[in-house]
Amino acid sequence: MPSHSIGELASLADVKPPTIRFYEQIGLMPAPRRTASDRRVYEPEAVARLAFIKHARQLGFPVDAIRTLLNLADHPEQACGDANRLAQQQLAAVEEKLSLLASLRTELSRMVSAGCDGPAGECRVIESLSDHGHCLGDHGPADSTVRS
Amino acid sequence: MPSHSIGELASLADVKPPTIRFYEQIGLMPAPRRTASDRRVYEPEAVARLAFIKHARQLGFPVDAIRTLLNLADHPEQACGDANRLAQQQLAAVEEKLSLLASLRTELSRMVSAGCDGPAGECRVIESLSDHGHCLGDHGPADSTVRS
DNA sequence: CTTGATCCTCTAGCCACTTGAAGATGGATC
DNA sequence: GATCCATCTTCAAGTGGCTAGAGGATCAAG
Repeated sequence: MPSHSIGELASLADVKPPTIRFYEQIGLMPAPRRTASDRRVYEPEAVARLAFIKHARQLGFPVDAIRTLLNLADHPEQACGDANRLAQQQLAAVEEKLSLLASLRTELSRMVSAGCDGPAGECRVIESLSDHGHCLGDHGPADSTVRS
Repeated sequence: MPSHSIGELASLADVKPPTIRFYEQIGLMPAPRRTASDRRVYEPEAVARLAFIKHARQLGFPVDAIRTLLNLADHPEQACGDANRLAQQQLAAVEEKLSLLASLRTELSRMVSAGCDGPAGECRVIESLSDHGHCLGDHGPADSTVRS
């Protein structure tokens, strides 16, 4: 049985069906053929393509970059300079983020280890947040760092 | 002159005026009094509050957590257990993200250092993205990691 | 009095999805 | 063949944390 329903494809690649439909909508996954009752039918190639996308997303590549990378994967005769450049950019972005997070960890662990159990008026955590002064290494913009 | 326009407050705390209006809208900053011509007028306390918010955001605290922390800062007689808990959660989130990013960096730098200059058909970067197999340490969900 | 900076509100856009509504279809069970 | 529930379909809206733009009012300086 070389073809899959959207649900099968989803579980093969460990994503959710709506995500696949979304990737189709934004042009990362090609529109597959349909059954008589309009259900999507995927050929085995779709598994590899979806895995490629998922892997690239896990590595933090933005969708636009993935589009470029998929184009290259689809046209193996083209030069791959773009792929190298994108990977280098992504590596630089990851390294920048790593050093930012490292300084966040430093301050947070200082806050946590100074922990208190009295009233909030004497709370070290709140105090740390109020005084940015003693926090020398200014940890850049928060942008897309970490949500709890 | 103990009061500030929104622009002054913005530059004092190094945020943009729309951000302050946004914080007012979501209830992080209280609605200030207005001039006859409806312009916002901030008292000096607003500077500290905005700095607190900015600092917490830089540390990656989500807005909901900041609301809780501000409540504690506003009511110093309450117990500060929540603040400790939130800081610990945030520290844990940061540490998880750090280890994730470290493994991303490993794979990306492997991709980059294997770099190629031929056609995409032989591109190591594309190849790496296609084969998730040899990438043992599975780097979790991408969620809010890094955009380039 | 004119200029240009700043302010106001309101709406929409960003990213990469996720969630939900409302309904059609498919396969398994009675 | 009837019932049931899982799965599928489309479309719209929500998420977080802002940012950007439209269209207009007001202010301070020259």
